[in-house]
Amino acid sequence: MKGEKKTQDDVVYEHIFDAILEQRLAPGTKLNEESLGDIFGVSRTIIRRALARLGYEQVVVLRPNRGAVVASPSLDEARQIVFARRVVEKAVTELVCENADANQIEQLKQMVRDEQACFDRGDLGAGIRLSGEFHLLLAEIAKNPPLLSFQRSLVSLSSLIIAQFEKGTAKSHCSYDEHFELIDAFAKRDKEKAVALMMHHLDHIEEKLNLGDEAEENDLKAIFSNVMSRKQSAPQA
Amino acid sequence: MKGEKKTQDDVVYEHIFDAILEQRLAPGTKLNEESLGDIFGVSRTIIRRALARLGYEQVVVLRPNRGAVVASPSLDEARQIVFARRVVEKAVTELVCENADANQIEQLKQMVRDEQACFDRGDLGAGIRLSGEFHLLLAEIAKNPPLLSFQRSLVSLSSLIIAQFEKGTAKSHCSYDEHFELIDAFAKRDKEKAVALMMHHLDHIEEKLNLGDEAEENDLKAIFSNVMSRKQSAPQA
DNA sequence: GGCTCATTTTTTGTACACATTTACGTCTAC
DNA sequence: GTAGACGTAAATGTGTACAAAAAATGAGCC
Repeated sequence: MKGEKKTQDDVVYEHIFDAILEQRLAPGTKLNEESLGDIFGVSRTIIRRALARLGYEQVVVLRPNRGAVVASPSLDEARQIVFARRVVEKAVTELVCENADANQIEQLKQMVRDEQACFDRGDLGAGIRLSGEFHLLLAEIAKNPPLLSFQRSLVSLSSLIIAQFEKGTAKSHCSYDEHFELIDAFAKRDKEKAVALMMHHLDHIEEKLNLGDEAEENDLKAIFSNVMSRKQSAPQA
Repeated sequence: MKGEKKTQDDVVYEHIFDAILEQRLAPGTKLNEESLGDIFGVSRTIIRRALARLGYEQVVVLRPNRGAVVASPSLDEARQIVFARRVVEKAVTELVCENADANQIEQLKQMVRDEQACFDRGDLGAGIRLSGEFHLLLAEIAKNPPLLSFQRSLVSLSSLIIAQFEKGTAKSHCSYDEHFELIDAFAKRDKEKAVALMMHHLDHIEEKLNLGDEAEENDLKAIFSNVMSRKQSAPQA
């Protein structure tokens, strides 16, 4: 549909972003400018721009003079992000109920079908991404560019959170059943139901936060604290 | 209070931003990288970063290969921005009612007194800026970083809109009386009243949109549309 | 043996130079 | 006289070199 030519920063941006979502880059990972430049075959200039953008969206943290690392939201920060999403998604949901035409409803359905296919075939990374894009498409249909831009940032962060907190959890993510239900409500222009479904949908994300614990391999000290206290145990077999 | 050292981009960013708010840079103005570099005594690298940031906040529009211009929101875009603010400000207002302590209430009052002083002495630019910072401080007190970041972008855009649409209007901007009333409601933790006041406050911005007309020297086509249809009328006197 | 401090190395920040694209004025053909 | 093509000038996009800062390393000291 859209045939705009992607600039180099966009390509790098998306690659890094996808890598973060698909957990190939764990939260806390240092993002070295020169290494990335070598990998993508571009100069640091391009990498720098991509990182700045990711930084603006808070998906990576930019520390002056100390480089960029993949963000690792704390439990508290994660809750705040979900809260912000509640605020935005409520407004978006109402707007979608008002605005969505048949064509867009079909577009939404197709996207969720794709999402379902990804999860079925076990491609978690692509699944999480499509799940996020569903919510972005909603914001697009809402036809409010500022909200869309904010939603983009929040969805990125949500995906990061899901990736970070959903390590062991078997239950699927933004479950596509709920997306289908939402689409039904949109088609019927049933605002109340749609909003209720959406809030419920976000409840599920929040529930996961309380289950999975956040301490990850970033915090080396925490992970090896037990080792430290038993230094003189059997070193190897 | 906060003694962090500002980087060069920050300084440039703020200068350009202020210039836009204070109408020293009119909407539609082309922002030439080299000229700006000369003015601020830095290389294009720094200018470029500042412009990228302004572009991300949508305060300037970045056209690939064609440079940056100061944004000039259409009437429709302005309405969408105000709508987004309603969404965010409602949530922020409720959070402020829940969270604000006596110290913060005093901080808010002081800020509005400063704002009042600016308008009284006729310094419109500083007044508009402080008025915006009041709303930013609210988002800070709400203690939700994602909402704060979105609010920052929206407040910037609102200021731009006010500057653009409030050309002739005598009535003052974000009137500080309303800010004082809001603070009262916060202090009493009266959510309903505070939200009502805030919505009313935003109504005032929206009203101005309908009064002042937007067509500026940017949209040449609109301006000369009448001329086109009467090509062979009397040319000059 | 552990700690501090100086040196080295790595990494980020900035300026600058070159490549590419775009805008504009001119020239030519019809 | 107008429309189109071409060439030139200017501005943006990108790579690279150098400067400054931080991190890592190792020597010296307690």
